[in-house]
Amino acid sequence: MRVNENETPPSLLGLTTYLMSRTGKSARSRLAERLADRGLRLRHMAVLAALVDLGPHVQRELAVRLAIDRSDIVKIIDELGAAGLVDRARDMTDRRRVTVSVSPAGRALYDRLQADARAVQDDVLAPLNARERARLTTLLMRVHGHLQDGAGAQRAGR
Amino acid sequence: MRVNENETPPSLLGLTTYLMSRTGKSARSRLAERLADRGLRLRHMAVLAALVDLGPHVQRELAVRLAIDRSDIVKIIDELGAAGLVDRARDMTDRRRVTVSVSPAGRALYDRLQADARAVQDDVLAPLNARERARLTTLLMRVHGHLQDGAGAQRAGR
DNA sequence: GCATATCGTAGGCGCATACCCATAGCGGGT
DNA sequence: ACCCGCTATGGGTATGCGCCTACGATATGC
Repeated sequence: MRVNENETPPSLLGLTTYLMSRTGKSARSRLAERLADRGLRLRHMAVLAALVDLGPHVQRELAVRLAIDRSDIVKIIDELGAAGLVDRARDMTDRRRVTVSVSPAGRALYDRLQADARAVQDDVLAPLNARERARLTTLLMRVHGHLQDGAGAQRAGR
Repeated sequence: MRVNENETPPSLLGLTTYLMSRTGKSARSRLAERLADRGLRLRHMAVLAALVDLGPHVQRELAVRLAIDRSDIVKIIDELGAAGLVDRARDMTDRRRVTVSVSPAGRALYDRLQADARAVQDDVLAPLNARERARLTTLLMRVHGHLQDGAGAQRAGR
């Protein structure tokens, strides 16, 4: 027998942030794979989520909300538009602005994306029961809320 | 007043995996910034961690343990070697192999890197008290352990 | 002794993410 | 009427990461 060649260095495992990073990355890449099957990336899903949850946005608003560069938003909307998932409409009161909204197709697809996300979640959180998942969620919500605001030292994370 | 333009779409916040991903990413990039100040990347730290915690490795072992391609390991060791943080030595019993070990300088630096990591952690986990942090760690450890093994559906995450 | 497998090395590719700058169109204030 | 600022857009760059191929040196199995 041999020492497990797979085990992670203990001093990393001792860092909660390392665990967050590692498990989070795993969850993200699993979902990303599923989205890729549909020709989408995570950012596309984020944009759809914002539009479905919070209604139509001007592109600049999307950029702020999702912490994505304006010029990158353009490309994402281009792609979503080409797939018929969102509609662009010039704002009549301020013709510089473009209002983006989900199309019915986009809304329907987002339902399926959420199902994908929940499937991944069930997979990742398999070892935890409902109570434990709830506790984990609560703790992470607090951390997330904290990071959302001023958030300590640097800007980081974006 | 206006609706907070910053708030994250609720249907994403409802996903625990999203929270893990988001907070983990934030933690990771914060640490990455600090490492960048020292001219290092996360992978360098991971390699140092493995060497400090678990002793000298043959390069292939590092690749397996850290789930990094062996051709990428080469470059990382090159860089760590150039900085005098690790030593390469040809294995006498199998001259194909190269054994890598931390130098005293590398060991000393790793201490400082760990301090960096803990500083980031304190920053990120600021809203949680010691008990809560412990609970979070425990839950994430279970998830991490689960992902480490067979881990559900796909390979993903790496 | 020869074929096959393993190890380190070198080089390159593709992708997602993150930025940055310049331009053209439009609104608002003066 | 004019200037300034904001909007979307288009283009470009850099980085980190993951992955893949080819090759020479060496070990190992037959």
